[in-house]
Amino acid sequence: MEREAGVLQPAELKVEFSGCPVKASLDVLGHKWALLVLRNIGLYHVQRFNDMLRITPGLTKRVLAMRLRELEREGFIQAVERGPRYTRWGLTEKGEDALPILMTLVRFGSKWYADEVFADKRSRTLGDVFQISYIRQILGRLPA
Amino acid sequence: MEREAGVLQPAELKVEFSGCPVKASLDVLGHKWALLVLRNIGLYHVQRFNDMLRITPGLTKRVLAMRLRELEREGFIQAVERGPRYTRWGLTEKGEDALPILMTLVRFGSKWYADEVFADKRSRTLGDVFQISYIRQILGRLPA
DNA sequence: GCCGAAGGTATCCTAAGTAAACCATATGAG
DNA sequence: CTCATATGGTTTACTTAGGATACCTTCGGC
Repeated sequence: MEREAGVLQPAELKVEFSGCPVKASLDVLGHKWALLVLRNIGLYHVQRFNDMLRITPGLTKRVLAMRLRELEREGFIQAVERGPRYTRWGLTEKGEDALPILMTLVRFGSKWYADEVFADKRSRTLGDVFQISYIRQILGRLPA
Repeated sequence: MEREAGVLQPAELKVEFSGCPVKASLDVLGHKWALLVLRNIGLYHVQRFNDMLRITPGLTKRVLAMRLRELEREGFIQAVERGPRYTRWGLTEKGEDALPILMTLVRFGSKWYADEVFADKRSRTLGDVFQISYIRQILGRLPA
């Protein structure tokens, strides 16, 4: 009989979980469009409401407004500039720490969904996609 | 004015996207419970239907059945053993390639949601959580 | 003053996910 | 052999998250 998730302890695990860090992370980032909004800000440097709408096919104003408020409330993003004309969003430290998740998603998608990602439909490695210095900057020196 | 997502090209990007690899990856993995089912199989080595239900609070039979079929159809998992009593699920090569995503989620959750992940509520690094050899085995030598 | 763009809300509708009951097959205990 | 229990589901009904669309206010340019 299996044990509870919080008490699971495969051989590779050095600690005992009382909850699951994957589940915890997904409580916020698992909502639809959340990771793509983070991608817009952190990876594409698109900081404004209507610009995000424009570059994110399928995303609606209503949901974007919800995700921005949620990500702000949960400490992933903050207003870099809040004017009457527009607000520019940037990542907090917590948001920056979520970039490695996006990196692994880029890596996965570039390998397995090359047909919809690249015009020539050829798989690519992370090193093919980003400058090495940038990859190091984001992924840092794992496992830290 | 911003360009389309597929034509975006920040300084760090070496290639031009025609679609977004993050978006593509999330088409399957973005569905609720999908990453947690993958976690059950790939990280926790829990391979059977009712075992997954037991260790995954909130997940229902109906959704689990849907996610298993979807993950199988999309090539993330396969039946390791399909008997009359039960089926044991394992990762395909594609599923294994998704483990780095789970790793970064573990890393993120262990740092930012330590209060719900660890009994002592103290943040931990990936190196605190997994054996180094295991981290290397999964994350490999990035950026490849 | 008029127009368009930015950044939203309000209203309604659909699809995804949740809850709970039901069910067939297969042991396992007696 | 028979009964109880577990496994791995499906069915039906319900709730909620998200999609579509219309509307609205503020600002700046002309």
